[in-house]
Amino acid sequence: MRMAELSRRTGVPVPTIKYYLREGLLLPGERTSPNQAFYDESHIRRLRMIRALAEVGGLPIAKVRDVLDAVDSPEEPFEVLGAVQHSIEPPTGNREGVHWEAATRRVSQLLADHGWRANVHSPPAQTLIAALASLHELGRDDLADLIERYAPHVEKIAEEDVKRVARGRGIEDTVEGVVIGTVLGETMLGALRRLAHQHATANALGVSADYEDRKRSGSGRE
Amino acid sequence: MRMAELSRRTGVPVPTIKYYLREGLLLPGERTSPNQAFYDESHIRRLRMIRALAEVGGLPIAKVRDVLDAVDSPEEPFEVLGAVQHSIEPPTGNREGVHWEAATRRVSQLLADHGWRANVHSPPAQTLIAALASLHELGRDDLADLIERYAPHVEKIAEEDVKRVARGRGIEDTVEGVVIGTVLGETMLGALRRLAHQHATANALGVSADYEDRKRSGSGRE
DNA sequence: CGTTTTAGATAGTAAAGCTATCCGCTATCG
DNA sequence: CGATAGCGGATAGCTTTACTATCTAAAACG
Repeated sequence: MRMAELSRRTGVPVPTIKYYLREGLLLPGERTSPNQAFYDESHIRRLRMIRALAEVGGLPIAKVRDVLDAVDSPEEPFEVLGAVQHSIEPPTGNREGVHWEAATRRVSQLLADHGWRANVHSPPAQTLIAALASLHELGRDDLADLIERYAPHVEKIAEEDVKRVARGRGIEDTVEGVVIGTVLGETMLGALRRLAHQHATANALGVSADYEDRKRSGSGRE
Repeated sequence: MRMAELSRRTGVPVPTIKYYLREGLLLPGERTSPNQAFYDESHIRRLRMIRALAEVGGLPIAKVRDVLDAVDSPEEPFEVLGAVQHSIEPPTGNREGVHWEAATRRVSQLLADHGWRANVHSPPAQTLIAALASLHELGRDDLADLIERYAPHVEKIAEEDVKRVARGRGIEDTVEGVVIGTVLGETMLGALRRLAHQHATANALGVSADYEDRKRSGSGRE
């Protein structure tokens, strides 16, 4: 197919597709003459992947490219996981001060306690440390034990994730599963947690069952 | 104190503080004359909160303002939770098509199965639906059962979160705890999951214990 | 008293993520 | 065959976000 159809079938505007081509997110179509190219199903798939990572996963375009590069390169799932984690991690500023040191020790301890084979210098660990340091600065160290409370839960979640992604299919699908599971999985996990918060909070405060409905139809702050 | 000290003690540049004042994230200091104002500890606290939500939580400045507005307004924790959730949710495009309908049914079913008192029209539910629809478009419905697998875990997490935030302290601290717990808690939960992924993946693939170390000192893709 | 500093206003900047326009070529329909 | 609609590629422009810089007149400080 040519660009117009690619656009029509994915819902992505032609200029945007051209932009993705320029940025290297999408491989060029098969050239048939100096100014004609054909695109196939793989391009449709890739476009959908781009939109999923960007819109649902919330990744900036540059990160999407990094992630897709990792998928394309013929690497083992573990390598891809590292590359994806490296790509999606938000930048952590500072990286200094007493708070930071104490937070680093706490995360090290957590890793040791759970026997996790993960490095305290890895991107997710740094994010965790930044969050702990931030909590300390806000004078809310009392909330820092969230990490110890969450640990057993995420341990189970991660085990299941790995089992689910590894089972069946070829290596290509596994690699793709790692990417989707990591990025979209996090979006879903966060959304589920917020959903559960609604329920748990309503429960704890004895809010009536139709509270949400009344709120929606009532005075809407926007 | 005056602006220079406020800047020094928080590490936030003066022009940035002025920007936050303009944007309404920070309340003006107490005016002592037409062009002099004094700031106190509450301003330092607020600035730290802004930085935490923006840098660690990854919220855009406009959302930070919305969240802080919710904290300021004298509302019940449940209201604040709703406002925070509304503020932090990423925009979900589309909202149409067969995929969307099927995904909505699946989320409704999930809510019913767990007896969760949460509305399928609420922001987190919409995010979840968008993620499921996206998974379907990618032809990876096989990964959609993530939500059912995650549900019991987040249920426990949310219960503990609510208990932890509600205990002790005044209403003001509780409200603040809801905000911090929701936003920073999600950052921490995501980071922990990625950490656990490293461990679980290394385990499953039989990667040697010092793999991460070797990788770090080896050829670094950047 | 003179040098800083301040608040507040206005303008400028840099990056991200598109969007619009133009050009010469190509495919195709009549 | 010829008109015309569409194509790929290059370049330039636009909008939003989050700051950053400059200016002015008035205070504050030594």
